[in-house]
Amino acid sequence: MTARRGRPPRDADVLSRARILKEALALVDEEGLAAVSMRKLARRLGVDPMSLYNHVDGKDALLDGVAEVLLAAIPAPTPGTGLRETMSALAHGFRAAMLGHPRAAPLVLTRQLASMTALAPVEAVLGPLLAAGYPPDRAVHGLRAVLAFLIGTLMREVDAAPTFSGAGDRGRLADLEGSGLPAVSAAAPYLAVCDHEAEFEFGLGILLDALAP
Amino acid sequence: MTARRGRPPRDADVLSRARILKEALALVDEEGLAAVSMRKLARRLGVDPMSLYNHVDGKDALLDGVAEVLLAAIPAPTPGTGLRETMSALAHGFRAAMLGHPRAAPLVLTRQLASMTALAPVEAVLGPLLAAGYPPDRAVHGLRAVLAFLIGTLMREVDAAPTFSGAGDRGRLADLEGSGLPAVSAAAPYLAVCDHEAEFEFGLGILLDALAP
DNA sequence: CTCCTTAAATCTACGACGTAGGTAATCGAC
DNA sequence: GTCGATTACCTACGTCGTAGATTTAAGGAG
Repeated sequence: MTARRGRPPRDADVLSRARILKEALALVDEEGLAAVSMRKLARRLGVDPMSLYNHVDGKDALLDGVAEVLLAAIPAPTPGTGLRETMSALAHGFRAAMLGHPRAAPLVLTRQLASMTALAPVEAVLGPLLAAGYPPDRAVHGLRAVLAFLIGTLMREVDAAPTFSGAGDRGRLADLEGSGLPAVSAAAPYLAVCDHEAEFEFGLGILLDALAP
Repeated sequence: MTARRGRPPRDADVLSRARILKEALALVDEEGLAAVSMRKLARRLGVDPMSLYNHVDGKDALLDGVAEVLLAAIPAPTPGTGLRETMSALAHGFRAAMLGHPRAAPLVLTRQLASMTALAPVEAVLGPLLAAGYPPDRAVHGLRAVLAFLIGTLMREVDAAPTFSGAGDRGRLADLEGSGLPAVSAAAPYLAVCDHEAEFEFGLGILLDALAP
């Protein structure tokens, strides 16, 4: 193989992949996913739109990159703790990372990333499961069940409508009570609101009870 | 209030909301979500793009409508059967409806629909849960836990990459084994492939065991 | 019948988008 | 010096969603 030749990246270069991804995440946080465009991102960076293409492969690849940045924010669990604690800590870490950037979270939740970035948490869960004597196939199943629950929970939590505090809920409550469906009407107060935190703990508890009692 | 006057919709009209939604779903099925545009949809219907706006409120509302069409395809469970059977049937019905239109499924999974269409399945689950003595708050929690799992599972299953049969899996397997992470390497054969059917049953079983033993 | 109201379908046009293709400047390796 | 690689810029093309104005046709009211 030949050595790398030609002009290497310089410190003086205006752009870098990292700077682009960071600014893209900020843009998503401020204006939402739908508002992201290569041109607007370039404007924020003080740069020609086409310059971005020297560092990312296109808009889709850019968003993949942002998703990886988000994933990398999940803290590694402290080793040596018990199985249940490890899984719980990772689940909470994942959720916290997504809730830290609610408008960007769908990037992680809607793509399946082939990236290696995602493997560290997998290792952190799989290790204790295998050590506890789980056969690998069931360990993988359990891991994926928790992951599916995490993704589904965050999905409902995250691209939530603007929710004009209260007004939305009250209208919703009235709709539910007037639906003509008996059970829906009876449970309307609980259907109208959503304590995501409590529901996350409830579902996670069920899954962890089954997997790591 | 004055009675409705003027020209009502006619049978002879070229377009109707139903026809638009049906063709939109077909378009998504054939070309994927990213390929949907008002102009292309109008072309398929033999109509001017702007004519669509007489029947739908815009592109986003159009896609909401397609999502509702998909939701409406979930069969109602036969009443009178047990709690677990009801919940299981609904979960399988939901999954089957989404897998019947995999490229359109994200429309349902990524929006929270305020539509009443979604309430019928809720009633079907909530009724037996309340009848079984569940307090309404726990019934709602349980319902939502299963829904989150459903959404998460389908999310991973549905916008799956094209998957060039085998080649992708083999490359992925090699990547996993060479990752340097011991547990990942050990479970690589199970991480590389994904029997979605089996994993769905596994996770659903755990949740139903906890909710409707 | 003639008017009036209304909805359906069309036409034109605007600004924004992703990005292909080409050019000039700047560096390291030879 | 020359060469190749990399960055940043510029222009331009085709496509997009949809605002706005216009035309057409179908009732109901008189």
